[in-house]
Amino acid sequence: MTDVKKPSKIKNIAELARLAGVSAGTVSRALADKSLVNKETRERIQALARQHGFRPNQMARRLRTQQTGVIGVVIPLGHERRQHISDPFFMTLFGYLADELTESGHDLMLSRVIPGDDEWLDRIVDSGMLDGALVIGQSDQFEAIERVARDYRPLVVWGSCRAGQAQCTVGVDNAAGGRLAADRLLSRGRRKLAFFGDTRGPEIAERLRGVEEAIKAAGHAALAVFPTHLASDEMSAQIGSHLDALGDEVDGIVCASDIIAMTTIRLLHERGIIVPERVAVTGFDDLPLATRMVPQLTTIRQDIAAGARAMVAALHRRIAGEDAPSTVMQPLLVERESA
Amino acid sequence: MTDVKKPSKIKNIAELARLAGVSAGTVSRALADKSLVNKETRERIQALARQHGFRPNQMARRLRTQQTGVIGVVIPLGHERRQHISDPFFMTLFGYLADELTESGHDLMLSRVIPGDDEWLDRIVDSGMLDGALVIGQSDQFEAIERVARDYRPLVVWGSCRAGQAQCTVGVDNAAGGRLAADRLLSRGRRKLAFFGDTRGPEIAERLRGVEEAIKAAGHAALAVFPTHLASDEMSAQIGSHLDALGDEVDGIVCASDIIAMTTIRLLHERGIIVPERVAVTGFDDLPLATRMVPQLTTIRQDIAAGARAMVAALHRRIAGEDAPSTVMQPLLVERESA
DNA sequence: CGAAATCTTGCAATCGATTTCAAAAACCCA
DNA sequence: TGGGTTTTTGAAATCGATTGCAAGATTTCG
Repeated sequence: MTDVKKPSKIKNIAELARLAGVSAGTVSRALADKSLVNKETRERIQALARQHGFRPNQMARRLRTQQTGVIGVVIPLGHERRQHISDPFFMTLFGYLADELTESGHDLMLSRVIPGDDEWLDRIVDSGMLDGALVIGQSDQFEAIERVARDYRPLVVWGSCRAGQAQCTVGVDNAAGGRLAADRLLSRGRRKLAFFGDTRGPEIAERLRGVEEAIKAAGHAALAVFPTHLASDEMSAQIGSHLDALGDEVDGIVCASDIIAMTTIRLLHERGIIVPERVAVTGFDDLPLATRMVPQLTTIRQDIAAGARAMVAALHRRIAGEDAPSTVMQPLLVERESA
Repeated sequence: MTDVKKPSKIKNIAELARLAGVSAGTVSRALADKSLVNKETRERIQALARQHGFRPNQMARRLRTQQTGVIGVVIPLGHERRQHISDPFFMTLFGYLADELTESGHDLMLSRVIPGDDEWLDRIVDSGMLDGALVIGQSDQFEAIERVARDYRPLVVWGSCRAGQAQCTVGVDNAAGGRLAADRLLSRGRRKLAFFGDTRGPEIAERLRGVEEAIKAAGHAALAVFPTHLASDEMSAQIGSHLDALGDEVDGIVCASDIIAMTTIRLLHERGIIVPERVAVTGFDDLPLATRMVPQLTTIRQDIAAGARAMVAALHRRIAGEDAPSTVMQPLLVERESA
């Protein structure tokens, strides 16, 4: 470990310029590796910069060039205030987004907002800090997002797609997913169904709608709907009382997420109810953990990695000023052991 | 939805100033709600700004004030290049960090870096974009971090604490955790132990050291050590072949993480081996999913939320110029069903 | 009423890098 | 050798907000 760092800190381009005996402009060009400046001086300046560990101030650069290289990732927690940001679905999607964005040389800023007024998104996109923004989940803020989307182009949203909307969304066909799950249960002879999930956001509401459609098509089957928090501590207690309320009046449960399904299965197990023999359970998302459980989870797959790619691709096109349509992905029934 | 947004966009303070018939300075002060400016003009300007949806450019503000309000969160992937950022432990810690930082009004920038040279951290902290940085996990980059820590104060690291280090770390006593896990297995009469985990980073290496100490203290017991990738697709295959190689020569497995444990348990189940009767398994981390599994996981708890709080608290003190010592938390054995 | 104290406000410098424009230097070829 | 290119470089304007300083306006009070 030789101490190359001995030379005193250079704090800006001007100082380095003085040291090199050239002007600030030249240093700037040299560090940007512009062919405009003589090869030798360029290399001399670069070497000097390296030697002093100098790196140009990004704030100044970004102010001047009017672009930040930063993408904002926003998670609105409209209903469900207690939902923790470490929710596995968000985090998985977020992880893939981070990978994609890092790939394209962008930094990424996370904001977790509890919408207090209807300006929360304005504040973020107008901060002047971002080249674009990704919103994960619409929560109950569809209108607020819609209003911003009308005149802020580089914005892509994970969530449901409604006809005529201004926002560019990427998401799965949630109603189709709900149908898939219900059909699976119905086709296995289940007739006493339940749905566990919080229907205040449009996504889960549509999953429920799909379930209802499937049941109507099948002709005769019961459906009980139970709201279920995502906050993990409450979820257990809540699902427990759902199960107790249901008693024997259930033989198939459509869960609105894998996490809910996982908790449900464990609580059924505690009550000595065998899955899937007595009660069949389906999840939604197909998170990595779905394959690691016992029994492995039969679930509706959303291709999160593909979704992340689609979001980032759409965002890039919108940053470039092009147009990008919404993407609706088809969900897929993954048949495993739990239903 | 009345269209208040009709007025044309104001792009900077000067324009708003002209509109209000005052100087730019006054507008700046008014928007910052400084008592220096007359209450009436202040309110008039604020109203005007709101009406036009104007918000001052953050880049300029930050350049001028020399502070960014942004904390960098860095995940170095030194060994284990394929490890995905969506690793649950990182994501859980990250989630808590995000919560804490949001609380204190900071934004947060994620960088996932694959250290190519030994300058990766310099680049991040010298970017001029950050008020401070949090590094999650030391990977095999202890020295690189150490060098930067010597003259960059606002830096806090999640990881192991060595005597005499310059870096401020927060982490759990990994050796103690390893001992706890091994003692649990030994006290239940297990003598044919195995350790699943990648020991190239200091944290997991210390967990293994703890296991070895416990075994030595116990007198007689076998220990087989198997490196195990974190990338989830390979992990299954790898652990599968570990198990096949071990055959009957194992009755207790110390896993270096909950995820490894979860996968191990599921693969044992596939082979018809009952946990914990034939083989007992311990995890490490106590992620939320540990309680949702069947069987519930006996594991070594790291209090991730407390860790996040400690990291952020230390960082704030260091940003303020004070000193903050490293924190070593005590791990806790959580007795559940798997061992 | 006038001097002193207190409020408000504008001017201009500043943060640090980028980039346009023009001038200086170097080179080329008839 | 001299006019015409082509390279290189520097000076200065610019991005947009903040803030120290001082001047002008207003209030206070002996």
